[in-house]
Amino acid sequence: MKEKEVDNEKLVQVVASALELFMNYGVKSLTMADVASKLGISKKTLYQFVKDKKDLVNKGMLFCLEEEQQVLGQVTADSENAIDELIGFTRFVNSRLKDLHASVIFDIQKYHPECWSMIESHKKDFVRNSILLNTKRGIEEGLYRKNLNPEIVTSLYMLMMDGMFNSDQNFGKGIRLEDLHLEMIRYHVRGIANDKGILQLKNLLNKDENNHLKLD
Amino acid sequence: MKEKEVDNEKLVQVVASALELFMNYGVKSLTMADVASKLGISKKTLYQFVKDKKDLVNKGMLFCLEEEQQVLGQVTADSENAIDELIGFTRFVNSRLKDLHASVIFDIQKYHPECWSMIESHKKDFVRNSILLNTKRGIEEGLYRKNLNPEIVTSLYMLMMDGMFNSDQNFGKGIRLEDLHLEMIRYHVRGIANDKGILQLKNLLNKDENNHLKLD
DNA sequence: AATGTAGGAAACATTTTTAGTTTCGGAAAC
DNA sequence: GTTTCCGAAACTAAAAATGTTTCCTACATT
Repeated sequence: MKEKEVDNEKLVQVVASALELFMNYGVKSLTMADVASKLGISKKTLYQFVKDKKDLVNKGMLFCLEEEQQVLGQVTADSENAIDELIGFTRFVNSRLKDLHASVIFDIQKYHPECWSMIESHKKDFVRNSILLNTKRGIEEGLYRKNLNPEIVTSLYMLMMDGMFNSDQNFGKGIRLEDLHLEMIRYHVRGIANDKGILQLKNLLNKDENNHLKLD
Repeated sequence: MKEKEVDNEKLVQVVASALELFMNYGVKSLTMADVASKLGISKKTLYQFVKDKKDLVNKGMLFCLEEEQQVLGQVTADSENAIDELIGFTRFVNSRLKDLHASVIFDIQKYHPECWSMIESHKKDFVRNSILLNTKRGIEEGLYRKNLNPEIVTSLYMLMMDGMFNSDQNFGKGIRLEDLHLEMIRYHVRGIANDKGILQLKNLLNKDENNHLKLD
């Protein structure tokens, strides 16, 4: 492997690990000294990979979002039908939300607006498009109600997604993002699927890998 | 009500609300300007109640811990037996953990050592004593195994409590404090209760107010 | 109607913290 | 033996937040 590729691989490793730390501990509370220490390198070495803290957060988030696009693309490719695809999306996104607290979202919104913009763009483009295509696919496969308007349904879905990240309504009520997410998906799939789709859903939820999703 | 009492009531209201905000958003990310804004008062007014940010955090925590002692004292007074008391403790503490993320604990440990010391003292004194007395009570009531050593059992419990707040082991695994807490209590009660105690536990868990605790 | 009081908004000064950079020493590679 | 590179620690600079002060407005009191 060429030296340039080694450097890039190391960069990816550093920024990916750093973002995970930020997601766990919060961006504001975690200094660059903390990050370097937990990654087992010096600050000097860390600054060989990134220009500044903002750069680190942004690069980490970029990697994270690209990974999500890659993984969800694979879910789509592997899925047998629209319901299967939706459950696959849910499994991945929910596992990510398990480790995310609303305070970290607040942190990013407040101190890292550029990073937040990346998340917003990801939602507006990739997520929206995925749901739109999934809705159309479900209608074509006879699993979703035929009288759905995919554009409108997708907009309703995005409204709920935006609401999930509105921290002020999520605090102080013991509501966890992962549970909120599952509640929304249950609401969504019940709102779009027909009887055949619901049956398909139940079949999929019986699989071990989906048991914990509690979408029934 | 005398003016002095009004001031004190207002102080309590301010510091209690402020601590709740800190627990939700994280102490580091929430500036004094943020706190004042969310409390609907000015920074100038806020500084009439507290000397500085450290003072606000400490006073808020003090109030929180005193409230816990008062509530748990009432649980003890109202409880019919040791199992009833333990479940009552669990219900209250768990509801508090629902809104607490490990990143906030990390925040306090790192930037507010004095506040953290208060929590540590609370655990070392009040919590330890409560569990010690509960253990003795259970033995006396014939619900716990007679061959328990209350001092040792209490120390084992405190070890688990300390482990729960060790953020490094809790991150990145999708483990929530409230679930970890319930798992620990289940482990604890199974470790100390005899058959009669377990039966008592099952009876109590059938009550609506305890259904969600998932200790069976 | 005039005066006093109190709080909010905003500006200001200071301090602290963190970011980001540089230096020195040691270990490893050549 | 020399060179390179990284870690640890020290250093510098900048930014952010804390904490204080000023001015204005609204309300209460006389």
